[in-house]
Amino acid sequence: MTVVTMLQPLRQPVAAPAAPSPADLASRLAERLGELPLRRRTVRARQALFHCGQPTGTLFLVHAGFFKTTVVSADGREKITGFRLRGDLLGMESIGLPSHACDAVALDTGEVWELPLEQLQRHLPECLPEIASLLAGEIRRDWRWMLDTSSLNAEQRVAAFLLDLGERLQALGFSRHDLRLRMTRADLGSFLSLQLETVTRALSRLAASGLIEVDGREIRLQDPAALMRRVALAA
Amino acid sequence: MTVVTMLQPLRQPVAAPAAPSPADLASRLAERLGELPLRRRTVRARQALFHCGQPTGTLFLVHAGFFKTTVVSADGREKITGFRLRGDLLGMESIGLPSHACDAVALDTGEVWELPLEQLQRHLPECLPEIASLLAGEIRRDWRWMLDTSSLNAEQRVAAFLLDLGERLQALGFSRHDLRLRMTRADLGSFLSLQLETVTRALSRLAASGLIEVDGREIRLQDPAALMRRVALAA
DNA sequence: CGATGCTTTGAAAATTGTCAAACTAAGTGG
DNA sequence: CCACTTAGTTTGACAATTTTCAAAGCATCG
Repeated sequence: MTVVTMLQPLRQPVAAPAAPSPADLASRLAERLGELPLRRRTVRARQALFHCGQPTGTLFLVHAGFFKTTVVSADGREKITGFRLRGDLLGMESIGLPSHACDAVALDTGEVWELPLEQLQRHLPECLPEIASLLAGEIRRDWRWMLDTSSLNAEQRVAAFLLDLGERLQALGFSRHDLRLRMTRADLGSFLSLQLETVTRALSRLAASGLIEVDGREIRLQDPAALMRRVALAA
Repeated sequence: MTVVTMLQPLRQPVAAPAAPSPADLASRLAERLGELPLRRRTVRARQALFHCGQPTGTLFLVHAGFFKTTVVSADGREKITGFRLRGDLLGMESIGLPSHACDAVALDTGEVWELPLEQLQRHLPECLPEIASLLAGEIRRDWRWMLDTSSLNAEQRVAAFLLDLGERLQALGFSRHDLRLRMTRADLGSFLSLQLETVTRALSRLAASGLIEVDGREIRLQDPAALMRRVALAA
């Protein structure tokens, strides 16, 4: 009987935990832990939450701020693999490794909640399928950007990025069309596989076309529909 | 007491299941299932194992053959996201979704073993951390290729691909230096974000430099050390 | 043996990268 | 509070790489 109860959560197919939210994970873990509080950590702008090579074992839920994750090759080539905002998890990619495979750096003052994997497994074992779902979601996101960076030109990539960021910000309750970028042009270029000058030029051309308005890192999407059309017409 | 026993496997940290092998997963599941056999499926060359949009719920262990996975955007852009050989899992990226997010196509006659997620969870719940590790590993691989495609030129990308394939084939007991490509130049280009003509030219130049020998899809790595050096010197 | 699909190569065009310089904003120390 | 340093952005001109278009050569398979 007890066994059945314990297994129950595992019974629900991995394939359908309906849009798992990392924030949910955190609140459920906090609930299970009871009085024991979730450890929080504040990170200042430009500071690393963790570095490549440091020991793993904890997932970080972004509670506030804006982070970038970067990978480096043995010969020193570097690339930003993604930007994480409130509600996103950091550290997932290193699951199964003794040490982190990427750097996570705050672009802004940020706060993260620590979710030790050991605690998640012990106190919230039914979350494992959710973690798998989140990991799979990251793979699909990566594949999407791989597709976009290989089939879209500079202008389209930048447009796609702005639309994507707008959607993510909207999901957090911010404006979908008035964006404040937290990263430099070089960061954007790194993520989109472009040089920073090319990013600048793409932004200038989009602005010249009246699709967006650029004021430094403040970007207004003037004509989101036209932006989307420009991305879709892959040519 | 029973509870502890059930939880036992989950206690071992997700962070250190020491090089989980998909094949292991399969054999352990087969063992647990007892007389109930693992379903196998044969796929002919050019045939899809599954298509984007088809229902998920099963992981496929590649037992023989050579597969490619591809993603497509709403507007029809397409890209190969990876090649899978014996020992690799197919279908992981769609965990958490009701339907597949990619196509898996055999480049060769292949055989896969079906691992229904539901059975894995019910009969082998301790495998969930392993699945998480495998998913995280896929993310790291993707990031690595994102880095390579954005920082290496055509020749270097092709060289990196050949070296990578050689290593994977060696791990399967084949020669590390005598490769038989199972994909077309167009497939290679899709994966490496290059046009097929560029792939051909890169191969020709590497051959002209004496680093490899090209005979259609038969490739011999003549000077692997020099190949590696060429990839490392990112410029 | 013809048809089809794949590969190779050339030449020209297009996009992006590189280098350089000027400009802006922001922050620091006098 | 200003002058000054530094980091980041923008733009131009040119170079380099890759793409595009075209054509020819090679295989494979009914």
